[in-house]
Amino acid sequence: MDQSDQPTERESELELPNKSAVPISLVTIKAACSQCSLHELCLSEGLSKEELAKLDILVGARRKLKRQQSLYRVGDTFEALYAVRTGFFKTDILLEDGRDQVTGFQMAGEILGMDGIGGGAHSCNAVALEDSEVCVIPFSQLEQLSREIQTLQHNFHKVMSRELVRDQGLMMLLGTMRAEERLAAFLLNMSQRFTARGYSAAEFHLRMTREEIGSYLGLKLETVSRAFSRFQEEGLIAVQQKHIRILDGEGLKRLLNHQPR
Amino acid sequence: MDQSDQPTERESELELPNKSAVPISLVTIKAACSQCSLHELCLSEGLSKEELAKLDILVGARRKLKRQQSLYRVGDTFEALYAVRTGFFKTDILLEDGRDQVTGFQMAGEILGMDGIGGGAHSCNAVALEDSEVCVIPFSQLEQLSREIQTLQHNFHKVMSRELVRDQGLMMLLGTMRAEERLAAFLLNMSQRFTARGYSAAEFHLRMTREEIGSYLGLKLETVSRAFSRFQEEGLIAVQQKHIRILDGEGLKRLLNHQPR
DNA sequence: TTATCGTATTGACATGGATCAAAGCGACCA
DNA sequence: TGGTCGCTTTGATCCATGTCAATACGATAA
Repeated sequence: MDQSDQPTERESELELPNKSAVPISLVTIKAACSQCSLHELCLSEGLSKEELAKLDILVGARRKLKRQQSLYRVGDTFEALYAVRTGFFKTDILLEDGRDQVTGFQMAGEILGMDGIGGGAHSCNAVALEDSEVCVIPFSQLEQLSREIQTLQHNFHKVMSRELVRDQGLMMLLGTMRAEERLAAFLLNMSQRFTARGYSAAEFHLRMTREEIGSYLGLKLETVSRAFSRFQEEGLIAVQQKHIRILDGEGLKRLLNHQPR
Repeated sequence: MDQSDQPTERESELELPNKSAVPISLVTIKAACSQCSLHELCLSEGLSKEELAKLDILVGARRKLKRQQSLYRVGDTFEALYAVRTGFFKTDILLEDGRDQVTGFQMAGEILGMDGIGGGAHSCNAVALEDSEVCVIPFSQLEQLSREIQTLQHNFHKVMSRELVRDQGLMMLLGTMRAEERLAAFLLNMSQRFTARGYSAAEFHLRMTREEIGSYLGLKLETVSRAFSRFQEEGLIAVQQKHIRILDGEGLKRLLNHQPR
């Protein structure tokens, strides 16, 4: 089986010394931003050695989650942000009538939980789509430290702002694009994010179901499935369940731009 | 003509001493957060007298915009945030092929420009939908001051976070709701925001066209128009061009929740 | 090996909203 | 006062996607 989406060298850096299964999910090992390979994606970019050391102290613990476990739920008191260390998450909102909307998929180096700052409680659910690990960043301490360290402050602001821009892109997608454009945009986005993490741009394993993709893209799962099949027929991609190989990235990009309107 | 959406007492507080038309749009009068009636909506909530004074110094100038004038455009270098003082704005993104998506409507007390922090340049356009005035908040100075004033720092983080939550709501709307639900949600949201500013909850003047509403809601202008007509037939609202009167707010809310799916 | 369950694919058909087109309405200007 | 222009409303038709249903696939467990 092809494992092109597993960059082994990085993986070793992230490995915990203790591999035995721990029954409690809150592990008290220091996260050590200073050692982390996700620097440039996370909050610690551009920090000096001393500043990194302070951040290390702040990031108190890691938390492991099994597949399908919730990191937080709607209404949970907001206390901390979470940096994805390994694994894959989705965030979603559930309406009373059962409709739900996946609002994002998060992978290593991305920050979860910022939705809770404004109201003191989380406004969405965050669920691990595979066994995962996050760094816990107590928020009041982050605010305190970012009053000391200008670079950290600015990094955090950038992270939030980029999230706003990402949301704008998703609104554009949901508001104006047709089904195949949406899926093409989704695949290209995934590819680009995997690339940024040292994985293959052309071949990857989707951690979410068709239904979750559909929810994210504002489509029904059948429509997602049909679009996948169509892309395959047209030689743009090779699909085998959750395993995707992009054969013609340019073709996908073309789908995005000159659409009939 | 009914002017129920104009709270005259507040208006007087916000009046400039100099009413003559100024040809330049960048006016060098101090904004004076300490005097502003939009406290609780803006960044200055909970600040002490001394802290407010510092914020006053920071907020260097106001800027006036005529209807249809841009506050900033995609690609403009990011330098400042803007607090809407009076008037009404939209933000939108334009695709090469002409499609565009309105990503938000902003009214008094709301902050514009946060999209620019992450990338150093603005990622959307901000356009005044009526003659408007904003407070200019140079961003690096805001960061500096919010390193000094914890409350200011936290207020700013709350503002950004609430924007993220707003975006989530819009994703839910765009991803899962049908046309009439979307319009009902839009009207209730407008009503709620006007109320928070001391205007009538039941009667207001929309500053945007049907096309702009449609773009925001992911619908065509004809669909928006038809939904308005339908609501009127059903006695939920009275529409006269851009003037809206809500006759049955509960009825609108009912539309939102138990939808057939 | 076979049974089961969640997930994915595919087909047939229904429908909500888009599209195209024609009036209607109001504001502004000459 | 009439004319123009931007915006809105309304009707007729079309089509992309949703809905419903059957089947297939793959992983896991017995």
